[in-house]
Amino acid sequence: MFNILVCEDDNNIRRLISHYLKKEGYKVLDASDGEEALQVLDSHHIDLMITDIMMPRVDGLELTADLRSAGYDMPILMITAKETIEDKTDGFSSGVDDYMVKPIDMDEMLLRVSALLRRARIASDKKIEMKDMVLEYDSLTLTTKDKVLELPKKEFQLLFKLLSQPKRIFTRQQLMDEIWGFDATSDERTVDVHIKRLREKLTHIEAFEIVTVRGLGYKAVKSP
Amino acid sequence: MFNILVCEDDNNIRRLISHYLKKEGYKVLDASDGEEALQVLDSHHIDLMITDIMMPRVDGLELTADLRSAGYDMPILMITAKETIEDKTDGFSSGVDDYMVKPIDMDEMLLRVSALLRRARIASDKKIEMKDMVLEYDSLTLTTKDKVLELPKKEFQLLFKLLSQPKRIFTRQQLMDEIWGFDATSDERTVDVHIKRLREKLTHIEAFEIVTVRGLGYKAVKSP
DNA sequence: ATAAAAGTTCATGTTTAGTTCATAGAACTT
DNA sequence: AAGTTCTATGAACTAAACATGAACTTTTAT
Repeated sequence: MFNILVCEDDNNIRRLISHYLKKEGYKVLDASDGEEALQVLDSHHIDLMITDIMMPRVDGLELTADLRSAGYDMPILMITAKETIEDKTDGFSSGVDDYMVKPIDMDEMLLRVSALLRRARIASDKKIEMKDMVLEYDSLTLTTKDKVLELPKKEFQLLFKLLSQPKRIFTRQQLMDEIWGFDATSDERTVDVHIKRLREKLTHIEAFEIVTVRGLGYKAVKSP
Repeated sequence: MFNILVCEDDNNIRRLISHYLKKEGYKVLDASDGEEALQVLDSHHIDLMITDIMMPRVDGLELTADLRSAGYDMPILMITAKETIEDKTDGFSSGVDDYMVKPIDMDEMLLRVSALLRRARIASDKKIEMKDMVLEYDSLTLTTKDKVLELPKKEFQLLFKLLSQPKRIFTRQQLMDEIWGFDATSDERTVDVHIKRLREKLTHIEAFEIVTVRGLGYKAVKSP
């Protein structure tokens, strides 16, 4: 199960958020300011953090920046009372992954949390093994009995994603969201191009195949 | 295919919202005030309505209240420039399901729309199971004990629609509206052609049959 | 600072899906 | 039974989705 740290100085909001997260089955830890949060992070594994931007002592943006520079890479969901574009930009540049404006809709929060965790899990499963083939995220390589294929990052991520759930059809949009990021604006054809290059490089691989599902997207299918 | 009515007097905001909704695959109708909205509602099936609270003639809250008392029960997402709790309360008590404060973040809007549709259970019917046969919307496939039949989108949608309510007779117009979209202008014979092709592909399927009801339309009937 | 590699965009060609239309055939009417 | 209306169907046509080569931009490494 996932550990979520809720960092918010307003007791009511914190309890409310915690309540909904627990109801959903998450393990919740909490802190009422940045310093407390740092202590919790020191002693627990945290999968995702939700933090308010306005807090006494260490505020949310500062906290985020500190964490990132300390090497923490869990997703961070920011809560803010302000609504300007500036805030959005500030938040993202300091390392925030997503943000919500008060008043918070609990369903929306749960949606965002689950989306962030889903996206983050890509990075945490570091290896896929299939038949006599291994994909290693750390080195961006695909290794078979007789060869080691080193792939460019995007191509590797794309392949990794597809193979993480063979048979599941991914739409171009899903792939863009999960590999390029939820705020990516790129042309969907970009996905096609990466698929094409992958297929070229994978011609000698027997273990699986990337299949186009017209009208929907792409999927990887294991060979019989 | 979901029909969403966007009711907003500011042309720019209306276009912006419509654009993002269409990009996401929704079918969009619009109105620039409450009276226009009522007319649209009168003549189309609407799955969800997005409406501004401040509008000339009939405002959003009044519109909502009217609709509810007229028996309409689709989810309503309110847009408001104000931020007070009073407004929130007013909105909810008049029958609004969710609300957003201007300026609207388009990602947030799409999240809310999809959450509302999901909650309304409209979006949840992604699968039909019958006897030893399964129809899966996510892959456009019909699976039986011994075969997996991959269908083109329109054919699949048509079959899915018919099987979603076996025995119900759908007119060609209803099918066009709900699958092609309310503004489709295609020839009604198009439906016939898809039906024909479906029948060809389904000859070996025992579970049901597509029956012509002369003068009315088509229906799917389960085999005894 | 420069070259190489990676990533993106765009225009074009191909394939598949979807639509239209004309004609044949079935079912209802009187 | 003949006429009328509605449906079935093959085939031609149009549109949409995908593949691909190549130019262009960004990032990375030296």
